[in-house]
Amino acid sequence: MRYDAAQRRVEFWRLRPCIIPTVREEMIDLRELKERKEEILANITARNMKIDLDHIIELQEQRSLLLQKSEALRSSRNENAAKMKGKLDQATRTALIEEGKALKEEIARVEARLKEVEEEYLRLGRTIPNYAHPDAPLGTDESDYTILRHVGAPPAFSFKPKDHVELGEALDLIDFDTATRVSGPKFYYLKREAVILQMALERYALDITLKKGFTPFITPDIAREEILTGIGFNPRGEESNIYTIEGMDACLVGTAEITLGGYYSGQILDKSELPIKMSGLSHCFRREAGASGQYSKGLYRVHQFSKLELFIYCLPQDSERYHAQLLAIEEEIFSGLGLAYRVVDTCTGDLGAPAYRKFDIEAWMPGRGDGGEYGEVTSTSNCTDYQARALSIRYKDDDGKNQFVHMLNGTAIALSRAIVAILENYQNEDGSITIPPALVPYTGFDTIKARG
RNA sequence: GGAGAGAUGUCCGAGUGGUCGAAGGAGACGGACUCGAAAUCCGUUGUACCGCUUGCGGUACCGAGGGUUCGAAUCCCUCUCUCUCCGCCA
Repeated sequence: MRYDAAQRRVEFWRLRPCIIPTVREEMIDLRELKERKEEILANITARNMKIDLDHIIELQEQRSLLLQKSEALRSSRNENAAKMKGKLDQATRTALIEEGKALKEEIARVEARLKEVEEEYLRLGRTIPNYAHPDAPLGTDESDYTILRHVGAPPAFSFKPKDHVELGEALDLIDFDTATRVSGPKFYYLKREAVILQMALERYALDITLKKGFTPFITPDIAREEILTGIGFNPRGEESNIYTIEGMDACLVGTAEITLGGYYSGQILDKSELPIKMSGLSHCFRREAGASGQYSKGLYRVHQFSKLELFIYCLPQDSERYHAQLLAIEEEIFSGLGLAYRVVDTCTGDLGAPAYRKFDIEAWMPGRGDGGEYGEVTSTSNCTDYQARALSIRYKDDDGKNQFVHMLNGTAIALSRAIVAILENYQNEDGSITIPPALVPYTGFDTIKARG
């Protein structure tokens, strides 16, 4: 029998609703739907989303009634079956069998309806986004963010700085044209010193995370769809940024957040293990359909890059503290490279559905726009219990009750964008590139010399 | 890829279609004995959901899904995973 991905996906939802799945779809706690209704509605508005909450509540009530009915019927069925354990005269036996048959049909009828209602209820329920942090700036688009601080000053050039595409070509460090011929647009070859530079950056950032007590990982570049959806990615559909693999029910990961966040899916962690801090290196694959224009030229927006990702599992009361720690590590990595950057508190409309709060670091890129602009290089999100609920990742609290952990992620370094920033900020008038001092121990050279 | 074996609670492990949420053991926890410990003895020990709510009742879960049956851990089908052997391979 052919059992392809699409079919499995359908079956996941068609067949699972009546049982407790190991991996659920992401969502807020739907039991709070009614008591926190106003808050949820306000949050949906703040995030510029449109969701018919009343319809979901109506479905929830229908589901509850059908569930109770189904359980009552099953109870009768069990009772009826139990009566037939001993020896019975033929007439009684026949009567009981008849009753059992009738119950069986009734159960099938009620549960078919339940399945229908439940499927719709969960499908809509999981579109509800996570709650937002009260301090996250309200707003519906990117420009509504709050800039928390600027660190460092953009370099002053005595000449007109080039962008990284020009620099990369002139120094024979990056080859876009051949990559387009071999792989397609938005792919690239790194060559020569750029290869060493990437590996140096990788190790530089990794070493900082090691010092902070993060356990290093190299993760798989492929993950199952249920993990993707649990983390909050949409593997399919027009707007999806994810490559799916034909016939496999799996996708190329867009970030190690997926594989690190999936690491403990379905597990109950020991409270004493928390916090768990991981730093994972993976390739990142993104379809970037329709993304073009000057802001996505060169290495800035590509189909494949490498990234060191930070991930933390912790107790709910600690997540804000660790979110601040993730941001501090990202800042340490970028300020250590001597790059000017600013820190942005992302507005509600620009938070991903799983994120409770998100901070971005934008580094100064002299080749961006007209005369330089800040461009996003990292992002860190506190997803509270949203992903944990979807992936069923819990810990036992002091009363022995299972509680959902909080999950946070952050970019330690996205290597392609870091290379953009370094090439553009550290270029010299003669076309050479100075290596930031912090990287020299890792590269073994302090300059990429101009080629002539 | 080929051949075979298996999947049961925290772990090991039994289980003839009804008396099985599941024997037995280990572990863990509580208690007794002890100055203390070991040994011994007694008791407790899964998860999720639903309903009345300090407790109790119900439903579901024996790898997953489907089927047969009045009734399935047990019978049938499909799938997944694990182990052993062979082949291939960085």
